[in-house]
Amino acid sequence: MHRHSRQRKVILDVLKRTKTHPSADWVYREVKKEIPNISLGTVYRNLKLLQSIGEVTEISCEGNEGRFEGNSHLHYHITCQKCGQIKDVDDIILYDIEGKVATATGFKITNHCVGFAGICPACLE
Amino acid sequence: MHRHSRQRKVILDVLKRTKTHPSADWVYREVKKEIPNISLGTVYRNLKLLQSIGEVTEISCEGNEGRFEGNSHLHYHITCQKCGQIKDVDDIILYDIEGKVATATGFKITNHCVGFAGICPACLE
DNA sequence: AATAATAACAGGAATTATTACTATTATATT
DNA sequence: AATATAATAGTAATAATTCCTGTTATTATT
Repeated sequence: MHRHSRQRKVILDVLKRTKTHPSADWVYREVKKEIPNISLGTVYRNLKLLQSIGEVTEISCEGNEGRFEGNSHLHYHITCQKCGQIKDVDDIILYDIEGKVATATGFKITNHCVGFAGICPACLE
Repeated sequence: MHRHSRQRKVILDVLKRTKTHPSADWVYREVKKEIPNISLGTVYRNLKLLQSIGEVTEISCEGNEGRFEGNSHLHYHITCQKCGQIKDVDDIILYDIEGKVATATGFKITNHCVGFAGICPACLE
């Protein structure tokens, strides 16, 4: 059974209110502002726990390993290889790929990950 | 300018002839059979170089970080979370997603990565 | 074929991200 | 309030990858 802890609450708050897709270490540094002696292990443990209950999603695609987000409705990402920012891609483009792949392979699909990399409009100048 | 080396040749041969999607360490152990004193650093350096000239592709999606393949025509992967095998998914399902995403985001797309995870038919029993 | 320039190497050290361990603290239940 | 144990802080350990240094081997040039 899960107990509440201040640490877990602050970690989730930080993730919910940011618009970026931060790394574990960024979350750690951010939470530190409020709980100065929090341990990095606590951040990792809670990110994992929050993932397991669906509060947080881990993004792991093509050079964006270990990034997280608290905004966990289904959508996709694109990374700029020059400035490193991660943006969201409208998910209409890739409608029901899970279903299609399940039919094609016979797998029971539990997760999928779709990511793109390129140069963003600003960096293209 | 690139010089030829026995090490690089054997690394590429190993990748070309395997049907699996091996890790750097697996490639290392495999090449070791032929060149017993090869260094792991050499394997990493060459995997990177071979990627940069398009001979080898790195697969990095959803729990399959650091896997490589020598068979570099475009296709997608699905991983079984029980037995760990990686299979290929027919790419017809995901035709021209790069073009669609480019139009939607304004990015110049240089790479994309699509991966699925689930339980394979054999493990479903 | 010998020489020179340097790409590539082996081996080990360093780095980075993540997980595991242990003694202590805090939360929920009785 | 007392108890059981989930969660923590702090540190050590692990794993994957990259970096460093002195040596070796390949290619171009003589």
